[in-house]
Amino acid sequence: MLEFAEVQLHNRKTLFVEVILPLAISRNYTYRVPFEMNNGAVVGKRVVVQFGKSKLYTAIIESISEHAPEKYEAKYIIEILDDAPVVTSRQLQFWHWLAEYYMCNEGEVMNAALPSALKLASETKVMLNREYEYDKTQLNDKEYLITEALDIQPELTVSDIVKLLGQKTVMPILKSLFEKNIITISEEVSERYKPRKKTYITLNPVYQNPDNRRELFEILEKRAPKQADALLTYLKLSRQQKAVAKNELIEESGAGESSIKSLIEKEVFFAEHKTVSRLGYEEDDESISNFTLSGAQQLALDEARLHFEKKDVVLLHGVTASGKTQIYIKLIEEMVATGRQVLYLLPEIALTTHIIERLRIYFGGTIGVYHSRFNDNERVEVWQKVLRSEYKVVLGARSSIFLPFHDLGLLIVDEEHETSYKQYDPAPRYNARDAAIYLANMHGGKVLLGSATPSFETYYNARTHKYGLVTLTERYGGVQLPLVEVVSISKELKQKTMQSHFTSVLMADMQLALENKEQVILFQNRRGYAPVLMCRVCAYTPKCINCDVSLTYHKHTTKLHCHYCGYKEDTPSVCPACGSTHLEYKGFGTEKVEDELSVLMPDVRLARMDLDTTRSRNSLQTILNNLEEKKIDILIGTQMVAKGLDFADVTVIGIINADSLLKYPDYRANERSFQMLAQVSGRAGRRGKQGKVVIQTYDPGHRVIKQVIENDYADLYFTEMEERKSFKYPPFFRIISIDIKHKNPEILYNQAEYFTNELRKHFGDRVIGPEAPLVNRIRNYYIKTIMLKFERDGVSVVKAKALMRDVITQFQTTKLSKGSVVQPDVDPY
DNA sequence: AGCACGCCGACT
DNA sequence: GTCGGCGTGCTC
Repeated sequence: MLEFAEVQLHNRKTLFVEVILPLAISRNYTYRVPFEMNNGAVVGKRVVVQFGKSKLYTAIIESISEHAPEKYEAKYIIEILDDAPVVTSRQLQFWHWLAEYYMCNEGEVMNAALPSALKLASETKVMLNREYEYDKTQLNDKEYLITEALDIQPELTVSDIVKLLGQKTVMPILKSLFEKNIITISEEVSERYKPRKKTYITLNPVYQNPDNRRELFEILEKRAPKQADALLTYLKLSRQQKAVAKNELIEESGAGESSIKSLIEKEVFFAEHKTVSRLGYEEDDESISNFTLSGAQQLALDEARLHFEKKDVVLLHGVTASGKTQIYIKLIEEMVATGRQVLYLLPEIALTTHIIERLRIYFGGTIGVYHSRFNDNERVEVWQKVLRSEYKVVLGARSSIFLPFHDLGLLIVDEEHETSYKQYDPAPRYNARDAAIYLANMHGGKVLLGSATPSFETYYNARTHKYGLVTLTERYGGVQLPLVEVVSISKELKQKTMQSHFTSVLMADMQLALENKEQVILFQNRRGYAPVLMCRVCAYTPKCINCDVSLTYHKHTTKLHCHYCGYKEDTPSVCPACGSTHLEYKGFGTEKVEDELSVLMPDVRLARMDLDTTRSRNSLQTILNNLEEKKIDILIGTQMVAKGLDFADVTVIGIINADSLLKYPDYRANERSFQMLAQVSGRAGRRGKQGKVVIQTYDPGHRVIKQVIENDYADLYFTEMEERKSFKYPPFFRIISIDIKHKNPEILYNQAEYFTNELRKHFGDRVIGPEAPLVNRIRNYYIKTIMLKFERDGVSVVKAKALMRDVITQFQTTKLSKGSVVQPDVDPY
C-alpha cells in the first residue's frame, strides 16, 4: 500500500532535467519531464528536445531536479531514447572536468565523445501538400522550381533547395509556400544506429526423425529438386557449424531465394532474425599467452609493478624496438585477471592490423578496437560493448578515452610524446595523454606511459619522482641500434656528387640495400611536389586566396594546393604579375622526391606515404601490406613513416633534409627534431640486422644531430631544460594561449591590443603578446596569439582559468569585440 | 549549430 | 524599390 502511494507521489512530482546539447553553447538548458516519463528520466540517458524555433536535438540528461526554473517556462522533453543510460555518471564528471580544464563547453566535449550515430539531430524535410490543389501559374519562378522538383522527388531537405535555387536564403520562400498551403514542412529525428540483422535457418525438429526426413526428401526430389538440394546442403552445413545463415545456405546450395522461402512456408525450415556484431572476432576466439620476456624486460616489468604500489603513473622509457609491447601485454593480462578494464592508447597512425592482430592473439574476443576509420555503426557497437563490460581491453586512438568504462584498472599511453594526442580543431583542444591520467585517477586506476623519446613534461615528472621511472636501454633480441651517418649537403654540392636531392652516401647505401633485397625508407617532412612556385623575373609567388601561405604545387593533380584550407587552383604557365614564362619550383616535398628517384632508379618499386596517398579508407593498410610483402623497395613519406612501422627488411633510412625540422621557429623544435629523428631511425634494422641511417643536412655540426648520433636523450634533456627554465617554458611553466581572429586585420589589431590589456590587468607580465602567428591568416580570418605563462607552483591554474573566462566574457560583451572569435588553447603544442 | 531579424549594397 | 547577403542575438 505504501509502495503504491510512493509511486503515486512520484508520478505527481514535476521533474526538470538539465541537459547537455551537442552544440558549442556556453550553458546547459532545462526541460520539463512529462508525468508519464518521470520513471524513465535518469541521468545519462539521451532525450530528444526542441531547441530554438524548430530544430530537434539529442541531449544528455546531466541532472534532475524538482525545482521549476523561475525566469522562463521550460519546454517539455519530447522523448526519452534509452532504456538505460548510455553515458555513465563518471563520464559526465569527466566531461565536466575536460570542459573546465580545456576552457570549452560541455556540448563541445559531448560532440567529441559520443559517436555521431548516438547524437541524431533533426532535419527539415519539405513535401508537397497532397490535400491541396493550387494553380501553378500563380507561382513565381522560384516557387515553381521547388514544386516541380517535388513532383519528381517527394521529399527535399533545406540544403537540397539551397542547391536547387543556387542561393543561401531559402527560408522566406519556404515559409510563403507553407502559408499558401502548397507544401508541408516536417522535422524528424530517427535513430541512426541500426543493429545488423542476419537470418538464420533451423530445421523443423519433426525432421530430426530419419523416417520423416526420408519421406520429405523423396517428395521434394520429385516435385522441387532445388529445394531438395537446399535441404541436403543445410544438413551438410549444420553438421559442420553451430548455426546456418540464410545467405550462406543460398550461396552453398545454388538454390534461389525462392526455394528457401517456400521451404520456410512449408515449415520445413524455421527462419530466425538475429542481431549480429559488425566487429568480427566473436567471443570464441581463444587467448593464449606463451612468450617469455627477456631478462631486461622482466626486470622492467618488475620495476613497473613496484612503482605502481606507490605511484599512479609510471613512465617506461625504452629505446626503440626494446619490446615495450610485450611488457604492456603482461600488465594487461594481470589487470584483466583481476576483472578490471584496460585501455591501451596508441596514435591513430600506429593502429594498423599488425598491432591489432598481435593483441587479438592474447586477448581474443575480449579486446575492442576504436579508431577513426570505424564507421558510425561500428563505433556504437564498441561503445555498447564497453558499456556492458563485454570488452575488458580496448585498443584505441585519442578519442577512445571517451568510451563508457566502468572500472578502468590500467591505462597505457604508448608513444606518449606523440603530438597527435593533442586535438586542435575543433574544440575540445584536449590532450588525450593528460586527460587519460585524470580519467585513470577517477577510476582509481594506474597509468603507464611508454616512449623511446619521452616528452619533456613527462620526463620531468618522472625525474622529480612524481611519476615512477623505468628505463629499458636494451633492444629486444640483442639487435643493435642503427649506425647513424651524417652527410653534409653543402660539401657534396661543392664536390658535385649530389644527384638531385640525394647525396652519394645515401645513393650508395640505397643501392647496397636493394642489391641485398632489403628495403629503404626515405623521410621528407613535406608533402606535395614543391611548396613554392616563384617567378624568376619578378619574384611573384602564388598565394592562397583564403590564407596567408604560398600554394604548394602537386604534380599528381597539376594544381596548386593550399595545405591550410584545401583551396586548389590551376598552375599558371605564365606569371600572372609580369607575364614571364620563367616560373620556378622552389623547395621540394615527398612527391618530388618520388618523382626524381623514379628517374634515377627506374627499375625500383617506389611508394609514397603521406596525407595525399592515405586519404581513402584502406590506402594506408594497402601501402603497409605491400611493404610487408616486399612489393615496395623504397617507401618515401612524411612523419607518417616514423610511426609504428615495424618491418624486418628495412635496413636503410634516409632523412632527405634534416634542416626543415631543426630550423622550425618553436621552443620545442629541438625536442621535436630529436624525437622525429630518433623515431625514424628506430625503424631501421630490427630483428637481426644492424640498420643504417643517413641524415642529410646543411648543418652537420648541429647539436641535436650529435645527440641523435649518440642517442643521448639525457644530454638533449639537460641542455634544453636550461633554456626552458630561463625562458619560462614548460615543463617549468604552464602555457595557455588564446587565439583571437577577425576578418579585418585593423579591427583585429585593436581588439587584440585591448583584450591583451584587459588580461594584463589581472595577470601582469604573465601575459605575452599579442603576436601574429607564423601563418597569420587562415580561411579568411586574421589571427593574433596571446600567450599566458603560469608558474607551476604557487599559482592556482583553476582560479586563473576562471578569471580568464570572466575576462573573455567581459570582452565579448563589449561592442569592441564585434565579429571576433576567441579560442583558448590550454597546454598548446 | 540554426534560425529570425535588421541593415545595406546591387540590380531590373 | 526589392532581393539577397551578411552580421547579431537567442535558444530552456
